[in-house]
Amino acid sequence: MAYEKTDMNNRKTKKRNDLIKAAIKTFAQKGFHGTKISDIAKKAKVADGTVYLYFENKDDLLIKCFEEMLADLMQKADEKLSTIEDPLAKVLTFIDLHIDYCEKNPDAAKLIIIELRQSPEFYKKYPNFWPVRNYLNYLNKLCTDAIEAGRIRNVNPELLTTIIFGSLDFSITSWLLSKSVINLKSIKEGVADILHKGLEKEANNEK
Amino acid sequence: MAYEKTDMNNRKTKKRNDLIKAAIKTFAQKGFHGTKISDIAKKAKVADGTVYLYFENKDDLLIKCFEEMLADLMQKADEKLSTIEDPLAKVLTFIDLHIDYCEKNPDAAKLIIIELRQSPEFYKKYPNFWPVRNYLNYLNKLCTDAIEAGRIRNVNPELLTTIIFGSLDFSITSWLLSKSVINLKSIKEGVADILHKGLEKEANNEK
DNA sequence: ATATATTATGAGTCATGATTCACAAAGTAA
DNA sequence: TTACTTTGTGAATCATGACTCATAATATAT
Repeated sequence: MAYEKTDMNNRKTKKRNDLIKAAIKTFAQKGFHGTKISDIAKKAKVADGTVYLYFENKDDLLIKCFEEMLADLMQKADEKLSTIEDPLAKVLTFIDLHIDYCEKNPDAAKLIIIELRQSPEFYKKYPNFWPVRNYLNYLNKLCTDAIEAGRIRNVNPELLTTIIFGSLDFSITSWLLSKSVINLKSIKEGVADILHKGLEKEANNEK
Repeated sequence: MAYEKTDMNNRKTKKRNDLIKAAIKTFAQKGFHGTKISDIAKKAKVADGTVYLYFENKDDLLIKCFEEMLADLMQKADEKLSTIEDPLAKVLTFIDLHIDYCEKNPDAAKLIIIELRQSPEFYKKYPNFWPVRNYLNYLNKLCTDAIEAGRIRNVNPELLTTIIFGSLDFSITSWLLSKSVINLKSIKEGVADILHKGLEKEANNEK
C-alpha cells in the first residue's frame, strides 16, 4: 500500500534544507522579528503556506535552524579533534574551529550571535531548549578533560567554558558590527594567547 | 511671559524617570518585541498616549533606557576608580563593579544583556548608535593605561577589552538564565583570576 | 476668578504579518 | 488512463499593537 517513498523523501528533504538555508540567511540579515515568513518563502521560492508544511510555526523554524547549525559545527569539531591527543590542544583547536566556522559562514555566525538570545519569554515557551546548551556541554567536556589531565590548572570548568565562549561570542559580535576595528585572525590568536597564559598549569603549585 | 517652570520641570522629569524605570523593567522581563507600549504605560500608571509626550517612539525609548543606565554605571565607576592608583587594580575593580551592578540591578542587567543586541536592521536605523560603544571605550581606556604603565603585558587593548566584556557579558547571561548552575561570586573571582593570570606581565620578557 | 498654557487621556485608526484553507498541481500505483 | 495520495499555492482571515488626536484635566499668571 505504501508506495516507494524514497524519491519523495529526497525531494522533501531537499526542500526542507532549502527552507532552512533561506531562513538562516534571512534571520541573519533581518533578525528574528524583522523577518517575515513571506521573506523566507520568497527566498526559498515556495509559497508562504509551504513553510507550514515543514515547520510548526516561526518559532519552530528558528529553533530548527539552530539545531542544524550547531549539529554541523559539532560534527566538524568531532572530525578534527579526533586526530588530536593532547587535551589542551583540543581546547585551543576548538577555539580556532569556532572562529573559522564563523568566518566562513557569516550568516550562521550572525544567527548564532544575534538571535542566540531571545527574550526570556521566548525560552519560557520552550523550557528545555536553550540553543547553546548542547554546544556549551561539548566545550565543557573538553575543558574538564584538559583540567583532569593536568594540562590546565584547576579552575571551575563550567566557568572556564563560559569565559571562553563569552570571549569568542563577543569578539565575533564586534567583528560583525564593525569589520574594520579588529580582524579575526588577531582575535583568534589573541583569545588563545590570553586564555592560554591564563590557564596553563604553573610549574610549581596546586592540584 | 514664560512662567515659573521649575515645578513643571520637576514633575516632567519625575514622570520621565518613572517611564524609564517602567520601561527597563518591562523590556527586561518581556524583551523588546514582547513589550507593548501599553504594558509600560500601565506599569508607569499613565495613559498610552503619555508615553509619546516623552519619547519619540518605542525605539527611542529603548535607546534612552540604555543611555540612562550606562551613564549611571560609568558614573559609579568614576567615583570608585578615582580612589585607586594602580591601573591594573582599576581594571580588576571595574570587573567587580560591573558584576556587582548586575547583581544589584538584575533588570538593568537583563536589559543590557538581552536587548544589547538588536538586529542589524535596528542599528542600521541609528547608524551612530551602538549602546555599548561608550562603555567599551571606557574599559578600553582602563586597559590601555594598564598596558602603558607596564602592569599588563603588551596585548592589543581593543582585543583585551572585547575579551573582558565578552566574558562578563556571557557569564552574566548564563547566570540570568539558570541561577543555580553558577554563582556570581565565583564568576567574579574566576574571571578576574583567569584574566589576571593571563595578563600579568611576566618577570622576564617583552616591551 | 478667569484666561491661557501645559500636560494627560484612551478610544479609535491603520498597517502589518502570521497562519489558515479551499483549491490546484504533481507524483504514484494499477 | 484512471483513481488516489501527497505536496504546493497564495488570497483571505484575523489578531495585534504602535501611534494619533479630539477632548479633558491641571497648572500658572494676573
